[in-house]
Amino acid sequence: MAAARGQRGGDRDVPAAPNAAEVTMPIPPISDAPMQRARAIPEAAVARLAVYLRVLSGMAEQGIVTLSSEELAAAAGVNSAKLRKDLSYIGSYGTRGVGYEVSVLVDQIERILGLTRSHSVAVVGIGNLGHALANYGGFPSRGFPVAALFDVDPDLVGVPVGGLPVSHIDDIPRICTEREISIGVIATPPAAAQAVCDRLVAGGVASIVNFAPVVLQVPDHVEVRKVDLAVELQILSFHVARRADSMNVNGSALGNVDGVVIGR
Amino acid sequence: MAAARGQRGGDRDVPAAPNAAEVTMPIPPISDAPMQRARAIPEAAVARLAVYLRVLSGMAEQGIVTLSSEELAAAAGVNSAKLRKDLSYIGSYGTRGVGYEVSVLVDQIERILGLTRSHSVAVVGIGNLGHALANYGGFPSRGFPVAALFDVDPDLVGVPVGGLPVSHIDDIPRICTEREISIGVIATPPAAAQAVCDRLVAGGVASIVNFAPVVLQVPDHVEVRKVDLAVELQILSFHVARRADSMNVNGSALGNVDGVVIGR
DNA sequence: GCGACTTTGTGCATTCGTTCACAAGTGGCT
DNA sequence: AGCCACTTGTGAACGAATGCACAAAGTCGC
Repeated sequence: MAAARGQRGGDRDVPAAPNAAEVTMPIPPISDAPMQRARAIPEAAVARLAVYLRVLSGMAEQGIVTLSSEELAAAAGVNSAKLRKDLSYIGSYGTRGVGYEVSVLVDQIERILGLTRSHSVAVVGIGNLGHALANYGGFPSRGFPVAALFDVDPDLVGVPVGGLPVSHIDDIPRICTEREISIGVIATPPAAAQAVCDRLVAGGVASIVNFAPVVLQVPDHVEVRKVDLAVELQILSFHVARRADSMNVNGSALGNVDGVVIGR
Repeated sequence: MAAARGQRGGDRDVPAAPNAAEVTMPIPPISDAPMQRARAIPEAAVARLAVYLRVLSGMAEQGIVTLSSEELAAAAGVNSAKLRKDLSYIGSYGTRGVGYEVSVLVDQIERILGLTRSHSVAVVGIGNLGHALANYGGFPSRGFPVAALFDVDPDLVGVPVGGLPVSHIDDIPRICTEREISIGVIATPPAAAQAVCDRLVAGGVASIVNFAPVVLQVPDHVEVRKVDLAVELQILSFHVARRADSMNVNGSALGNVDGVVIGR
């Protein structure tokens, strides 16, 4: 049972809150008192809400005031029923027969995603990628100020990158605590990632984005999201191969090569 | 409709084995020749297989020859039952009472993921991120050679980055066709992404990894995987907020700070 | 060869997520 | 007002993914 269940990335998995378990019982409340049973929002829906938010922001800039689920769904690349359901998790802010008001949705989604507060970010590993991240214009949609940079290289320590001086990774715990870092971004080579991760955790960081191609082992209360280019490429590769195969099978029927059937 | 983004729902069969060397395959004679779309490998499992592959490669380097599902599962951060099921999708290569042979698994996973062929990659947008990608040491786990680089900036065209000269994005269709690019990586600013994507598609690229924070509209046969830092951060933000809320509610009941109620 | 022990592979129940389809509101028009 | 065209919000059906638990299949020691 050693398997730390940290790592959630490619797939979804809700972080069993110690108490949560609020079953989704549609109890028809006789009392209209809106109890705050935080109806759990499916993990997958949260990811999409972030996408809707971005699309909506773009629309707001274009001066669009109102739109229908159908329009927003098209722009976000999802099915409109799914979009409505996703939005329903955060409340009822649409008007039947009309649609949604862009500004209302933006506000509500930001609220749910916790974007009303800002979350300080630390980037560890100032190589090519780290540089890119540190300079990522004010960081993706403001609200995530980069408040610390770290690297092992002594020559890099003190050098300002994107306006912020680099610190040494040994200072991660102290500095993260001091600056109240809430999100750590690991952009180090794979070999260093686990050690860095441990230091971040020691510094009180409970949310980590990991760009290093390693599976991090973390305590239960820490959440890791991994971004893994190699995995993405391999998934694409799989589909390419599959497509090619099915073409062989369907198109030029060159007899069955060898035991293909898997599973019984 | 408006063309969907990547992520296809589970479907179709499994690729054919090129030629199993000396594998003691308990080939299922149940070949009822109707359609050999054996069982499809769930999308989620494919992503994990790529992870297992990396973990296994690391173990191979450490000289580990054999391991149990329990060990591999721990190293990959998943449940062992899930791991076994994932592996079962690609065949039965374990030995009961013993475990799996590392090299066999590596070979089989590589085969299923289509890593026996190499897939040429083109990186578009040679900014900070593009640089990082172009230099990504031989590219994540070889098998994905970077064969083309593109940017709009005329000053950048011709300049070698990571040993390869940058071309102009207007040449994307031609060059992609010439060099048989099978995977395109978009690392441009959001505003340019859709145009770049269209050019890649025109160049016959059917697999795209998109780092730009935009939802790409593509024809059905093109698969897009997006890597979106902003979304990752916002998901983490959501969980942080939720954690904070549940603590307020359960622990020190200091009234509701700001609209926290999620219920309906 | 036999029995104890280990570990795989998978049927089944369960949970999570998506999609359908429609009742319930809303605004506009006559 | 009454009707119509439109769009939301959601119950319920469906489908995918997960985790459990155990039979099957193998190894090892004697």
